[in-house]
Amino acid sequence: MLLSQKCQYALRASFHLAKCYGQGPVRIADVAEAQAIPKRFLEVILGQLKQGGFVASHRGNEGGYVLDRDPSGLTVGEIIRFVEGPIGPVGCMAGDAKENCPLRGRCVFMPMWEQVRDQVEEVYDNTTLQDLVEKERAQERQFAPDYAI
Amino acid sequence: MLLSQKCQYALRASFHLAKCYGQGPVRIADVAEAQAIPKRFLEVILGQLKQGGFVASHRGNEGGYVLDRDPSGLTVGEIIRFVEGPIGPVGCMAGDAKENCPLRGRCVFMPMWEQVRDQVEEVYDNTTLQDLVEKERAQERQFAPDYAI
DNA sequence: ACCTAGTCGATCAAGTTGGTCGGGATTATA
DNA sequence: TATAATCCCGACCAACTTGATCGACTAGGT
Repeated sequence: MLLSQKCQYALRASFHLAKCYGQGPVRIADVAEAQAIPKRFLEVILGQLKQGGFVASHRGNEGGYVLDRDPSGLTVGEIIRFVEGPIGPVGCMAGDAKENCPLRGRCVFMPMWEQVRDQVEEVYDNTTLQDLVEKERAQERQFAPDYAI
Repeated sequence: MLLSQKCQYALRASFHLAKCYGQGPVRIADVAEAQAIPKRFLEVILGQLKQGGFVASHRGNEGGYVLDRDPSGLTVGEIIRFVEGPIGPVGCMAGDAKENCPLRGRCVFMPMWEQVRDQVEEVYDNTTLQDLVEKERAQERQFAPDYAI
C-alpha cells in the first residue's frame, strides 16, 4: 500500500537535484538538509541511484551529485520502479510470483488489481521531475510574488 | 506499495463467505481450502473481521462463519481500510503522521499522492463483494456453460 | 456425555526497514 | 605536495512487521 521511506527520500533527493540541474554538483549534506533526509542514509540512496544511471557524482573538493538525466524526461514512475520494483497493489502481478499464485488464472480479484495498477501508473508515469520543479516555482511566485522588488 | 498477504487473505475469505451468503455457516477449514489460505492463520484473520462486524461465527457442531453484511453493500475498500488502515501511497496523508511531516505544507509531491489515493479509492470503493461473486459466476458460465446438462 | 468447531494467548523464525559507523579513496586548490 | 573537502564502501545493528504455528480451552448440538 505504502511507498517505503527510502523511496520517498529517493524522490525528494532527485527532485532537489532537478531543481539544481545545470548548476554544478550539489553536496550530499546540502541535499540532506534541504529535504530533511538523514545524511548517512542518503549516501546509500544516492549510491543506488547512481548505479541506476539517474545521478552522477564528482568526488573530492567541490564535488557532489548532479542529476544525470534531463528532468523533463525523467518520470516519478521510473524512479519508483527502480527503488521499489514493479508497481502494483499485489505481488502476484509480475515475474515469478505470478506463476506461483495458487489461484492462477481464476483469481476474481485480478481485474481489479490491474485496474488499480493502471490508474497508479498513469499518474506516476506522467509526472516528470520538471513538472514538479515548475509547480514549486509557480507556488513560490504565488506566495511571494514580489520577492525581487 | 503492496497490500499485505493478510489483507489479501481477508479479502479472499470475505469473498468466499459472500459466495455462500444465505446458506448457513461455513467452516474455517472449508474457507481455508477453497481460497488456499493457511488454516491457523485464517483463524486469526476471521477473528479480526468478526471484531469489525464483517462476519459472525457460530460455535459448536455445524458451526462456522457467515458474512454479517449484505455482499451488495460491502465494498473491497471497507475491508482494506479495516485491515490496513487509511488507503494512500504514503503515510503522511492522514492522522498524526500528517502533522509530523518535516515538509508540512510545502511538499510538492502531495498533490500527486492525493491524485493516486483518489484513483485507488475510486476503484476499491466501487467494487462490492457482490460484484466479484457475480463476475465469477459469469466466468463459470462462460467456460462451462453446460455443466448441468 | 461426546464430538465438533470456534477462541484465545503465547510464541516464533525470517525478512524488511531505516538507519549508523569507521575508515578509505579521490580530487581541487593553495 | 600538503590539505581539506567530499564521495565511497562494506559491515553492522535495533526494531518492527509478516506470516505463521501450537496447545489448551469453551461453547453448541445430538
